[in-house]
Amino acid sequence: MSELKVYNSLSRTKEVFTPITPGHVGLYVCGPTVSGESHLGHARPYITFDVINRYLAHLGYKVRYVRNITDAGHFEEEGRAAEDKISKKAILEKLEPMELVQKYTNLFHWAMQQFNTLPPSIEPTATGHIVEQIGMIETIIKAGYGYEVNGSVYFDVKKYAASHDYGKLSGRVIDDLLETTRDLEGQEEKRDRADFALWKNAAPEHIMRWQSPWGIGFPGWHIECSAMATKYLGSQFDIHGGGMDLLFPHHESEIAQSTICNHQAPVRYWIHNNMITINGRKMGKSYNNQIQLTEMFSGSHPILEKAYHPMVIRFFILQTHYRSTLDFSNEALQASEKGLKRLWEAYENLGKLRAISDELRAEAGDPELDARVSKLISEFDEFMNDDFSTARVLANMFELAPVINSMKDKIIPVTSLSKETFALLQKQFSVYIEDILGLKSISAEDNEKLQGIMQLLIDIRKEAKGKKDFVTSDKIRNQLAQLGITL
RNA sequence: AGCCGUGUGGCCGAGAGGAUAGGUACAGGUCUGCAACACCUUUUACGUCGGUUCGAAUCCGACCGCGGCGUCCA
Repeated sequence: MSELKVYNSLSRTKEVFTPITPGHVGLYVCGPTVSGESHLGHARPYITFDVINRYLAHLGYKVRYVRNITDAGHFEEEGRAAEDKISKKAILEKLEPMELVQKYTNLFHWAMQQFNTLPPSIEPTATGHIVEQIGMIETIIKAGYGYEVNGSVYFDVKKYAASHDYGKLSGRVIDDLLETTRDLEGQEEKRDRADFALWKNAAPEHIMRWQSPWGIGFPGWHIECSAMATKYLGSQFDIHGGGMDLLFPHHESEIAQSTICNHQAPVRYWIHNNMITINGRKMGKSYNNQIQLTEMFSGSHPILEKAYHPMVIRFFILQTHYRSTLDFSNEALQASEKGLKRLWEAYENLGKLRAISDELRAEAGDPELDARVSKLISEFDEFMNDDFSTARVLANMFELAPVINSMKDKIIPVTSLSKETFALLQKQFSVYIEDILGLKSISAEDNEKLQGIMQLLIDIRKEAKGKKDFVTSDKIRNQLAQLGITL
């Protein structure tokens, strides 16, 4: 089998993946900020890294997958005193901050379950790791790379850049940063405009606050991830993932902080997923174009023509390479919906063929077809090893679908394939579609409950048709059609 | 301004110096009481202009368009 290659944002090339500790992988992914509901764009990284997590496990690695919950919020500097995003909204909604955080955390977990993502091994919260963050900041100050001003602590980027490559990940040039950082109030505290906050002094009205050596305040955004990643994965770990929009300044700053504290680059492979766009534009707060996940599932958004099943969204995301932008449209989602339905039916048909698989023999009845099928199957691994190319795996599955369906309809005999190829087809199709891609039937739950009733209706209709009683048969068909069930 | 990235058929998207990607839609056919499903067949491609090459959608250059970062961001 070919080796796993991953695209490393650090080198901007595909590299062979070699874990630090043989047989184990440390994976950290920036989790959600639970100050609000997740939107469609948020689904992408969690589904992408779910597949990466699943595939690494499939390869036999023991993965420690850490995905944090950012519940302390980041400070906003809107020309006013710095405020914590979460506490700001909490006041408006007259809720206890942690109540708000819990509500959106629960909602996030629910959505992740709908998407059939596997839970991370550890899901640390930022608020639960204030001690570790303060510890790291103290180390940075001691090393001479952090300084305190009026109860806030900043990271000295210029000093760091003198001996380290600040901008290595993002391709940023330090001199440009000094020129272009936005002119904001509160900036005068910093020695340099490129510096970023490690700890922020909290104004009295700030609800989320903690005692620190520098007074009452709250942690900066970047230090959260550094502290939690170091605690659970060590000074250096294998993979750090997240959205491309976090590359700078978030990930660049994480590297700087961790490098000072732990004396080595924190991450071997940086993996970044691209954005979901809508009308060619990134989905996000600033454009006011986001569609919440709950709206996607229920169809309750003016842009949406209908509701989209979580599995359709998962499939839609997996049909594109994770490093390409993915443009949302109703047409594209509906194409995915039909595609997934077709693929899943082929998969179910494959299961049904088990009954007649006794007929199979060692030699293939149609060696040419047999060869084509085994090639398509063997490419599953090859494509996944090539930087997790789920889109190509799915394309191969679609090429196998007509073969499977034709065997099921007895247009071609099952014995066209050798016993070995058929077994491989069943096994690999199942492993990939369910275990690695994490797909499920769109209506699995309904099916279980309704299968019996459905079968009864189908039988009655068949009887009616047999008696040429088309009034009854059409009535059954049409009524079911109204419920969205096609016979 | 800069730094990254990107431009593929009606739509979504793989791929990548010589091969039919794939999905979906449209059209025709087989099947069917009519449909649907399934299966078969099939049309519309690689932003523009140059260059390298026997050959470029794929490499190089210029230009144009779009996006991301730079500011909360997945």
